[in-house]
Amino acid sequence: MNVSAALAPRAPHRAPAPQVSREPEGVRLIGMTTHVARDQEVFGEGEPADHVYKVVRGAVRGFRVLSDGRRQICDFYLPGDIFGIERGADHTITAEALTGAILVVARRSNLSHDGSSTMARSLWDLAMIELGRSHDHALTLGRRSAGERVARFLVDMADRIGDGEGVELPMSRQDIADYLGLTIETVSRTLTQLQVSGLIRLTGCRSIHLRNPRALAELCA
Amino acid sequence: MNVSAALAPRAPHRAPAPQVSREPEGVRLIGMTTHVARDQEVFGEGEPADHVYKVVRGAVRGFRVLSDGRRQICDFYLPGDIFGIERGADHTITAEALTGAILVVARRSNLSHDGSSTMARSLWDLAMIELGRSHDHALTLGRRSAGERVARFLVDMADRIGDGEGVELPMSRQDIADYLGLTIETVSRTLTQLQVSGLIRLTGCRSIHLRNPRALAELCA
DNA sequence: CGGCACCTTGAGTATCCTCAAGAGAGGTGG
DNA sequence: CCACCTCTCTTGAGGATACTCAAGGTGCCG
Repeated sequence: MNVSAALAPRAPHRAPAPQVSREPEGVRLIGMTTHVARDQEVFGEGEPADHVYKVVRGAVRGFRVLSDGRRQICDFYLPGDIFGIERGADHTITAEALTGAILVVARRSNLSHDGSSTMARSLWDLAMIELGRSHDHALTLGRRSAGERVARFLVDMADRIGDGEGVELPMSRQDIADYLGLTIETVSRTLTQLQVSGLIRLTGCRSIHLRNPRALAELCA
Repeated sequence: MNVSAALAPRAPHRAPAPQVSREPEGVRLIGMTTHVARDQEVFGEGEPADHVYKVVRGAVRGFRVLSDGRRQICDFYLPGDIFGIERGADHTITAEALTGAILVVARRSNLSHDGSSTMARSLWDLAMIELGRSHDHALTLGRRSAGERVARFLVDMADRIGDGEGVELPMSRQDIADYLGLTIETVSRTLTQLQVSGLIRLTGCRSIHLRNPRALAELCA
């Protein structure tokens, strides 16, 4: 199911009242709030990019599938993040909810970059934030060991959705592997190794306590 | 030497007449034309991002150096490309000329994104082009073999600066290695292997003839 | 309590890296 | 014009890292 498609046919009188999302330091997005189930597609590669989305709760993965079936996850979108902005008319990646997620959906036309100055600036910031994240991702993937990649990932996640002590990962090992360009086994082994080294503690499969954030950050080089 | 620094102190009457670059389908950049020697720095990481640059001739590498000395090249800028646009006040990467290069230098303030609508749109396109390239780069670096990486690199370069038959690479093996997250030896071996397979022909160290572009493209997956 | 999906661990192997030396190309000076 | 120097690229041998294949464990949900 596609959220855009689901929203479009709705008659105006049936649509929920438009809302303004009030996430901290984010761009306000005027649109409908919708719920997406785990593993449900938000939009697919090649589909018209008519809407943009903001994560209110949950998490989303953006990825491409290569011809041989390998999946490269470009980014994870977490609460407060906006995604779905494209240069051309169509989406170049597929987006799926990692967990049940609540999204605000806005028409792309409502965000025209030659509209108000503040909106243009916000959009610009968004694009540059995404560009920065993409650069960092490339930096993570270039000639780095598995340990460095996983450490970077954990530090990044802790920054974005951590509580200062640790972080509750919304994604599976396979998702992490596809993001970091590793295999699921290597991710698992590396996490175990980080635990043995005393840098982290796995309080659950997806619940990670950072015992030594400084050392972890130094691993990131 | 830093180009920005070199330009700033010049008295107006000594400055060359501002020119408008007329590259195909690019953004017009109003500014001075300058020459940068091989391996000379255009700007450094952490320096104020007061100017943006357009490549008229030659090529530029944008990179970061990790704490242990490894260098990750984020992108190569080729004729027609604009670089140096940043989100914040400072540059997050260093830019150096690969070869002797001719650049158009424009003040960042002349490109304000809340200026004219057409300029805003052009800037937006630029940012989105760079974002697309960055995504592709991440896709190149994620769990791919050396062969796939090098093939992608060659196809990309042939698209951007090739003459339909082949491509004259402006960068060294070390630059390619730092871009693809490989070692210089692996790049060299992989190129040799592609030649043995009949996909390419090395007519010179940096002069590559694509004998079988279709097969090469299929390698990219 | 059972089933299923996810995660972990192990053994063996392939790929790529490291270290080392040799070959080409380009530039300079005699 | 040639010899020489330097820088870059290529090639080789050995070793480390991460992958593949396989089995066993853990936790969650019905």
